[in-house]
Amino acid sequence: MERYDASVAEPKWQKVWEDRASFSAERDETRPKFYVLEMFPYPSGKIHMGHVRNYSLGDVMARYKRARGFNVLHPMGWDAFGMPAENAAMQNKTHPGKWTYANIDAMRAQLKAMGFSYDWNREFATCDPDYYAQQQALFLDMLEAGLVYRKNSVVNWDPVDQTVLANEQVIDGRGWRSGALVERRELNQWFFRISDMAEELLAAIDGLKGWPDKVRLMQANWIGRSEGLEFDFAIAPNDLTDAEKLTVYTTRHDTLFGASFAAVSPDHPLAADLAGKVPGLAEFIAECRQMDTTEAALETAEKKGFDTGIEVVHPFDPDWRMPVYIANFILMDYGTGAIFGCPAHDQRDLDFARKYGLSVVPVVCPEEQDPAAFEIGAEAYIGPGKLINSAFLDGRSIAEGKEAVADRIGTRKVNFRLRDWGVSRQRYWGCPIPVVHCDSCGIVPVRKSDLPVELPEDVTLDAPGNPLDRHPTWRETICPACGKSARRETDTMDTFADSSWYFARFTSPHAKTPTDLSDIDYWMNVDQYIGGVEHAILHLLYSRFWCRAMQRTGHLPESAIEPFDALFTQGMVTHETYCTRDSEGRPVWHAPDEVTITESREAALKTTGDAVEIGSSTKMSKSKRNVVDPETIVATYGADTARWFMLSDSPPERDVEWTAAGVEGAARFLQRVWRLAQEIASTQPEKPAEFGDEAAGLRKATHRTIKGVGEDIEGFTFNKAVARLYELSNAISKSAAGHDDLAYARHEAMEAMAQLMEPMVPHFAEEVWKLLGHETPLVETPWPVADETLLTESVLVLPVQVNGKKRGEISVPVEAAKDVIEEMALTDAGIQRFMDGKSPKKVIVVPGRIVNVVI
RNA sequence: CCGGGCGUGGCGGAACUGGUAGACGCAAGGGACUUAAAAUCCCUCGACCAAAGGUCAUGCGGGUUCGAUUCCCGCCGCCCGGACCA
Repeated sequence: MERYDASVAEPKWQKVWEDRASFSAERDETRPKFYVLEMFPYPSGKIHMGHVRNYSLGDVMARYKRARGFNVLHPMGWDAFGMPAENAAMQNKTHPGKWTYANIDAMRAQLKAMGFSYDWNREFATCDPDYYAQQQALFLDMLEAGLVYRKNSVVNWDPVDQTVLANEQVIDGRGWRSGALVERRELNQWFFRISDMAEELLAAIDGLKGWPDKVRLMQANWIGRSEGLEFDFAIAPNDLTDAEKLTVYTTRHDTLFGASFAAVSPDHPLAADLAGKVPGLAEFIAECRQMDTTEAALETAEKKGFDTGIEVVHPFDPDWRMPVYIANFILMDYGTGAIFGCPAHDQRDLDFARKYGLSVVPVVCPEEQDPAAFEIGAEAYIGPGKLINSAFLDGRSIAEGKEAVADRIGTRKVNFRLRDWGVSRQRYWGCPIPVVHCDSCGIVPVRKSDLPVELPEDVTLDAPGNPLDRHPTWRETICPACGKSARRETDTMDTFADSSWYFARFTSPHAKTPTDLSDIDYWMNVDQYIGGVEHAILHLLYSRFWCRAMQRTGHLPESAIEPFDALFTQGMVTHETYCTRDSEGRPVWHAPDEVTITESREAALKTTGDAVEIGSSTKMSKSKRNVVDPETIVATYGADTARWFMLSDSPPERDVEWTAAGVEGAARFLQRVWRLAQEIASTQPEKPAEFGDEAAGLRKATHRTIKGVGEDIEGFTFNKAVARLYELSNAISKSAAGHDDLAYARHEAMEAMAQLMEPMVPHFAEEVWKLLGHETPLVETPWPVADETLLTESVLVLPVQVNGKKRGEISVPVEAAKDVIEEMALTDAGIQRFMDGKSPKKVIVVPGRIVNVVI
């Protein structure tokens, strides 16, 4: 017998599919559509195992749905703008575009070698002028619709990459790419008004039924809605400022009688007003601005305040004055940038009050506590209770107290944690923001007929700052409004913008407008979106915002404001780590192919034979060097083996550990099925009139598998589908070839194997299918249908318990009545042994499940 | 600190709405074939006691139930997300 040779079969079938245009998606109103999309990759140069997993999962869905008769849209493209291209260009003295497109070519070839069923006709890269021209058109429409604006803001400045970072791109106080400590700077920046949509982005989460609860919750927390009260403190007359009031925001207005101070942000106008007049204040504010904003630092950071000397008046007691502090922990961009402090019921306020000797008066007393004896120690009380020491509020609940206060003063207000999305980047390799700055007219949008505003080819990247800014001529242009000379905007857009609408563009990638509404109408929404959970917040939230913006500007219908009907977040690919130690005991990491491991799990370096520590399995990463290159695996075993292993064992949402043994096992299984297939293909049996028990048993197994695999694919439990296919192959192996009825049943089973394996190992399945005598490729063959009559059993084996412990089994006809089953259980000799001659107190018969005898 | 999730053999994991715990795979051990190896095939494989057969077992402790991996309460451990948001 021949071994299955993936290196021959895989390119062959890839060519067949390409020649037959098997995956090109055309609109067809007569068929239901299915749009399956995996998050498109950044063209770093090589695919990695994370891609292999992500795209294998998507391909199972795409191929399965195609076989089920859906008109499947399964596109692929490139998230191609971004800093790595600039960094690589600097290193290699090349152009970011050249580098990017070369990477795309390499990765496209790798994806094609994996046999993924993409419609390559729809491919685009976000750095294609055709794509970003449309993005610029969208930007202009959003600008006109008031969804984009410009403002001065304190930004996170990455000193290494010399660019602005979104809050979300700051991780542990460091730039998400450079790892450099982020500084605060004030710049004039472009913003998307995402916060205007906070309420509806939050409300619509309820409707995202096909999304994991975890992601929905993360989004809700990110948007962070809170209901509170905005009200004014009168500022007591003083010599320092003309300001008459201080507006604060609170969610605990019930504790207003526990207030002991007010505090404002160092960035607050009042702080600026007082800075020159109060000695030492300007220095204090400068100090706050320099403060380390890392999370770790914030956690331990000292609460610092500066007493301004001015006072505010309590709204319910004109004689009650409170000091006003500038405090380092007040954020200018949340609420009003000013608060009142109630130390008894807020830990941060308590710490502050203790430090500056301010009074701590409890105003909420827990039930079953004597109010007279209730005191606050080191911890603020934030639990429920009744209001005390609070004049007209005494005796009320927290909720009643809030109502009573809000009825008398201020305005009820909802605040969100979500801030507007700053999209300006001082970078070259991004989508240029299509406006010009004119001395006479101000900011003027570029005319749509002049799009795209194309990136210049000749740039110098080897200097800090924005290459567009220092380009000798690119900035110079003519004002579209007045015709005088003007300057182009040199900011480019955050690359998250590029990925916020690419899924819509895939429906009509060559249209002369951003979208073609008739294509959108047919193809949107994405029925199944698949990607890593690391994009659970930003990319998905931005996409949801962008779709709403596109709807308001006429580029999407109302029905498409939620782009992804279903979302699946897959786990990571992990691998063991290997390290030796340097002279100081620090780990030195080694790649898997540099290490040999004995059967007793002892590892050594191939080169020197030095002992190697085997570490825990973590996400494949360059830093730990625990990466396995898909290209090596494909060259050694073939794409199908890699795909099969990815889908076996681990549920898709969990991490999967890549192991050499596991890959071997996957390869072995394919060879086993191939041997069976060759054995079976040697005969072409007719369907017999009758089947013996063994043949009938095998047929039942086949049809149960057909049903089960379909359910498992629909439910994204591909590991279970794989297990069922192992079971079926075992059943085929065990069945002896011989009589005609068995030969037929085996043939039928093997055909089902090929069909059911096709979404996972398509080349292999095609080869088996052909071997079995089929001329039409599997990819054009409908999904098999389970014969319902073969799914039902006439006799069931029911477990019988005595007092909840399994003591035996009985075989009963499926249609047996409860009392018959009970009778059979009680008269079963094995069961009677456990009944000690007693008569049962109770017998529970669950039809089709179990019998429990209680004695 | 806040929010969420998870905890099952040596390992990855099954177990439908509360109904036979450990499917399937990996690893391991034994055997067959072979001059030998590879490949392949067969058997064993949670722990303990044992002759049949039983006892214990799903992180720990309780509870509900005829019956709990599954539901409830309290611990312990791990993972993820968020975090000066008033």
